[in-house]
Amino acid sequence: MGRLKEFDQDKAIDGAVDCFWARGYEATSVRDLAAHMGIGGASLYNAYGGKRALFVAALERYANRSSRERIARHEAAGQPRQAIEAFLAEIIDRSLKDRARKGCLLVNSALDVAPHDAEIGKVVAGYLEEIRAFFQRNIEAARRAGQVPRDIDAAGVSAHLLGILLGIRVLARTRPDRALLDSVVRPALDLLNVPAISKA
Amino acid sequence: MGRLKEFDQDKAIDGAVDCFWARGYEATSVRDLAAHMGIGGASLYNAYGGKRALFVAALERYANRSSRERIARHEAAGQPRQAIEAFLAEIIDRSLKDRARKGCLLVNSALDVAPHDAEIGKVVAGYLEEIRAFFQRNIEAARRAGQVPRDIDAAGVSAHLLGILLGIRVLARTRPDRALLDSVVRPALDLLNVPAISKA
DNA sequence: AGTTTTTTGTAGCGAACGCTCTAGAATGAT
DNA sequence: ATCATTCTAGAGCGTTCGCTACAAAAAACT
Repeated sequence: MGRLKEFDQDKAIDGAVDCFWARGYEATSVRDLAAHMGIGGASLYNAYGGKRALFVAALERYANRSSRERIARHEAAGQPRQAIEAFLAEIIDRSLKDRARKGCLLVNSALDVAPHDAEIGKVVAGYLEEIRAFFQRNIEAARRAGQVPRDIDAAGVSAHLLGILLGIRVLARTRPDRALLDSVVRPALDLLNVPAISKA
Repeated sequence: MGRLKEFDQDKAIDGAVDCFWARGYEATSVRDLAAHMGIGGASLYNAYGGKRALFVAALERYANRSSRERIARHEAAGQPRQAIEAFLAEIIDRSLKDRARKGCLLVNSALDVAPHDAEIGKVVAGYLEEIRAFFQRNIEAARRAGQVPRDIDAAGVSAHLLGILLGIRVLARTRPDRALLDSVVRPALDLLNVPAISKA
């Protein structure tokens, strides 16, 4: 058949993710990528085709290992309302601990790359839609379980929560302040509260 | 004194704004800038010092002509609640009409440039804070006028609205869909509603 | 007019860019 | 062992990057 690849392909693509995540698409050079991936330039082109194709691969890797992993983890407990709240709480926690202020690769790409590359734009939009669908799915499940108001608009609130999520990830990169980020989310979580017997 | 500048400085800086706005900081070259500004490279360096200094100048120009202008325009009518609602409605309208999907230069910079440049980061954070302060100021005025609930948390809701605004501008660049963006905003605007006599 | 100061166009600096070429090393098939 | 195939390392392709040196041009001073 031919010579076998010598490098660890998982470690390599993770290195690419780290590069694009930290610096963005344009500001990351092929030499940076190869160095962090632990391979030579020729191997990079042989294995991935080029910078743009590698970026698409890195996006998918990130989606699988970060975004979808988080969704699956929070959804596994079968507590839909808790899943939504814990999901958002984790985003805030991670944003505050994120000393390098890397944010979320998908959100960064939505602003950086997607508007200038229709194909990548669709990929990113698809990943964001997965997050919105996670919200909607769990709102509906929580409604069936009586954990949220009966008349809640699952589709509408899921879009609202996606917007909140994007806002947090942007704001955290310029002002990673716990009180501020909590304030962004709080009214959204209040939407999930079953209204108490009115005190008006 | 010496020879006078031959180019229109306002048109030049507007050209720079357009470049950075459309393509971002890294992806915009000094040659692109000079061409769109209608000047030569030497004049650019003579007048602005360099790419980064020009970017800071372009940011300030954008803040004055776009962000602050919009704030002042909506606040001028003296209808604080209406100012908030119209402000957000205008953002959505502009995002949907924005065929090039340029979004907002301040928001783009918050994700692109700010995390990698502390000084510019503070500048951007300052501009975003101006928007949040606009929200808070008008929430408080609306409360005094009885247009919003008496017990509203002006600071907290202003942060929420800023988050919503950022989320819209990100989402609009990958999925400029009217129904989606309206759904993001609606629950936030509901916070401003004076609760009716309870129907629970 | 002559001097000084600033702006302008051109040309080009060294460095980095994405990418490719080439020679050789490492594999499975014959 | 030989072959065909694949992968790797290094050099280097042409281009573009941010920026600067230089001299001509244009203004305000004496």
